[in-house]
Amino acid sequence: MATRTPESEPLLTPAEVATMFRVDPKTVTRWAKAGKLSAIRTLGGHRRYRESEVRALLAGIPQQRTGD
Amino acid sequence: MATRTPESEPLLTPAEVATMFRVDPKTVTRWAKAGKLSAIRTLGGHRRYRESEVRALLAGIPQQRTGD
DNA sequence: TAGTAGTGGGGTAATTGGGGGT
DNA sequence: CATGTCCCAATTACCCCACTAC
Repeated sequence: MATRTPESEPLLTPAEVATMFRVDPKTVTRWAKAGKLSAIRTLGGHRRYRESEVRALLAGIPQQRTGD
Repeated sequence: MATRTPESEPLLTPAEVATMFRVDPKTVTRWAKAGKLSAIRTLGGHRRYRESEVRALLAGIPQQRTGD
């Protein structure tokens, strides 16, 4: 709790996703560029990722490559 | 900084597991291929291994042999 | 408003995957 | 059958600096 708690659509930061996949945050950014991850861009240009999609990817469930 | 803790299992890189077992990373890969180790694939195709499972194997705890 | 941490972008070295041979 | 080493191609990790997020 602290910081923010989006009730509608839980989004993860690049560092969050990177920790879950045991990779570098830059690698997660690369996945978004490659269209392997659906990325939501902030007004400043930073990316946010859907927790549901990340979890599905971790579970090995292939999804639609909506792209960046 | 968000004190966020996504419920994800700690993962190890092939090099990590190889060092723990004193074997070549290629050998760890073969273990994963043989189904002796649960491997989680990154979006790039690289494998990540569950730390809990690796530690269990190192402790000499036999895995569930499905069949046989 | 200021300050700290995180992120984006580009570029380069190290690791990993796959097949084949010992 | 299991492990270590060779090849090459792809992916990932760490370096810089400038900007965003909180």
